[in-house]
Amino acid sequence: MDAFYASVEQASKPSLRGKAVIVGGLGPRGVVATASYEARRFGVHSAMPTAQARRLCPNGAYLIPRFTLYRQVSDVVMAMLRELSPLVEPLSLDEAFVDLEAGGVAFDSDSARATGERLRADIRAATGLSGSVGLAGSKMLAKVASEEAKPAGLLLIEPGTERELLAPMPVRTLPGVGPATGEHLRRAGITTVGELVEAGEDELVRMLGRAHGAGLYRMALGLDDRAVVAERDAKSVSVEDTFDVDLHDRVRIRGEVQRLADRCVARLRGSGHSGRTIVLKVRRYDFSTLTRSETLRGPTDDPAVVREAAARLLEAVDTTGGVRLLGVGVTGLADYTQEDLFAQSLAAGPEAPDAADGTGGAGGTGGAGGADPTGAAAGGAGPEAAAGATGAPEAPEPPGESQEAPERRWAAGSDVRHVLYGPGWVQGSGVGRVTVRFEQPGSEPGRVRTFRVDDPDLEPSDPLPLVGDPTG
DNA sequence: TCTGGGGTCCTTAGCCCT
DNA sequence: TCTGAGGGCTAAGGACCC
Repeated sequence: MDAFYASVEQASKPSLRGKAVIVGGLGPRGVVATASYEARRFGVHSAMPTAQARRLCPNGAYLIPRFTLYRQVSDVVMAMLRELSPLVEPLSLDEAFVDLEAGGVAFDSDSARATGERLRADIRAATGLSGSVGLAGSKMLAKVASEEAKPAGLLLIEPGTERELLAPMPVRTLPGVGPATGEHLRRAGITTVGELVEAGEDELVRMLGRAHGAGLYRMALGLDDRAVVAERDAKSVSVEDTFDVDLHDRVRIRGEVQRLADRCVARLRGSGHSGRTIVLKVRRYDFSTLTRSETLRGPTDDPAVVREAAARLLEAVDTTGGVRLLGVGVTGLADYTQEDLFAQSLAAGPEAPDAADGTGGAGGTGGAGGADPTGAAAGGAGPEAAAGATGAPEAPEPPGESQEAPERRWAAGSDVRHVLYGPGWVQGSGVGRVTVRFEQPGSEPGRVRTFRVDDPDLEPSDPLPLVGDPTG
């Protein structure tokens, strides 16, 4: 899919069509997840700090990601791919390999091309979004083809033409060549795929190591016999948070690690797994990252066990100077065991038997959100409008019943519904006000109205489907 | 105001065992 | 009994991808 998150936002918010849209973290340490093609013209791209994007494109619309909606759209597209073939290998929410031969829907270039065009049309009809199709005899070449086909195109690499096609391309075109390898090769005078071939396998192995060197050499020749794998088992589960401001207080750091451990276990259990190795990740004030891990005697999905292991690992880490990120992960995954099921049945009770560490709750700080009511920033490429900034992650914070109704926060881009005006989305908020644009997928660009942040007639709501469903 | 979050895979090194 | 090679496991870090 082309500029997937941004395209979904444009389809969902008619006033943003044709405008620069940037989806990503809006906090002081946020980065861009996806920029619309309009925003890319200003030099904005994925992985760029949002602060830098705002400098390059001050009038863009800056929105938090709405993964729930993206997942819904993705499910629709993936279902269409599975109609073509049983062998579909999703790479992410917006990308997948499909073995068309295994599906019997393509046996030569013409039939493959026809299938690809039909798919693009079907995706547009079902979602209103544009996708690109790369057709080739291997995964690596199909990937290269789809990148070349973007946006909204289709490219087929005819068998026998691979090497000539690849030779003039920059080495970074090949999957697996990132900034580090690219720079390494550049220093050796290798900048194109053709030069990679000339260098020869031995030289690449010497430079990059066995697996990487040999693999890259084969790719440069256009050789790739990896199969399309439909079902992939997860190998690890992890959660991490970057804090708006570096953490120094050891007690707070311990509390955050406990909280992350709980979230990690919730995800672990949600996926039906237990795991044996607990990993703690710490990114320090200077961006240096270290990991510490501990392998247990057997797999667990017990939050107390993971919390304790994470706490032990933290004890071995020097955090003086400050910590900007903490993460907790579990690897060495296994399926559920009988003990796990037994443990689960106990969970209905008051609480885990062992309350060893008194740090308990999250301390009411509300996580990575921090406090940054930096309102009013960007416009929807128009004179009005603003995309307020909150560092809050997409998932709404747990309601936190113990808290006295805190001031409601409205993240830019999130869905709302007003008693009088109906569905809309938050364009910005700050100084006690929230600005909402009332429009929905398929409507004309809507009008903007401003309310008090605690207006009782305004409620958060679920996203509306992109393509109208007459049955509701 | 530089630099997210959730993953995978590879490499290196140390240790233990055969 | 000592030694070396090699495999498996664990830990840590790095590169890469979307």
